[in-house]
Amino acid sequence: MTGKKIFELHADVCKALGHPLRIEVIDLLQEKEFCFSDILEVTGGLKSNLSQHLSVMTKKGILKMRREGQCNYYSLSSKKVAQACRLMREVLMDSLKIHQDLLEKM
Amino acid sequence: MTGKKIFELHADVCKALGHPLRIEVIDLLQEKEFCFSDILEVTGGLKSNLSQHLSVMTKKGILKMRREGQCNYYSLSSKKVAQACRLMREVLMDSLKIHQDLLEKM
DNA sequence: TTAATAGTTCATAAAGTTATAAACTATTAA
DNA sequence: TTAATAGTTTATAACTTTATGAACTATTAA
Repeated sequence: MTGKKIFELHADVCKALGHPLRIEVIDLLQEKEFCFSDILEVTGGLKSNLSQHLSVMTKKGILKMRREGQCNYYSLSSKKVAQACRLMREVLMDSLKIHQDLLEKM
Repeated sequence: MTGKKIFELHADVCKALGHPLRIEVIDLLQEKEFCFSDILEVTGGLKSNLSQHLSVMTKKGILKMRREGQCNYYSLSSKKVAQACRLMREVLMDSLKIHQDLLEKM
């Protein structure tokens, strides 16, 4: 892996976490797989939009998909995704807390 | 935290990981703080560009900054950032491995 | 006080991402 | 064979992000 190429690939995978709908999907898939239409029911919105976001995450190696009959089942590619996502949620919460504490001191 | 707002904030923090230069900076800051000009020396590019990226990460709560004399020192806001970033790197490596194995089978 | 150092901020053009709707494909059911 | 279900793909307009260079600010040194 030469020079900065690794940073590009790494950023590309991280980029797949950077959208509210995609975070919502990762949250939903923490424990078990869901099929497309069940995910759509939870998240709402257009099916074409969800399909595109799922496709991005699958291509980047964040999700796995398996087809069963007419249904496409999506799941996290590994527990690492769930764990990384939880850590970033904690980073957010810590930062909201710090911000709130600053406000209270005024 | 009402409805989908949490997903937006969470995605916003994750988005701060989604750029090659920002990944490179997070990599550099794993063990210790660095000042702006040392980061610039490692990453290369324009100072204005680096400054903007550092500013984004600081605003999103990923980095901390402290000023000492003429120098601005940057560090990770917490070990959680380093850990999340490492996990995502592993997700990348696993996915590259799977891709490579598929190629070899052909 | 003047100049140098160490950055930040601003304006903007180029590139990339997202939401929407329509068209398409694959599988199952009638 | 025809229709229904379950999605995917494609085109595109609106929006967001990024890189660049110039202008600016704050601190230290001469």
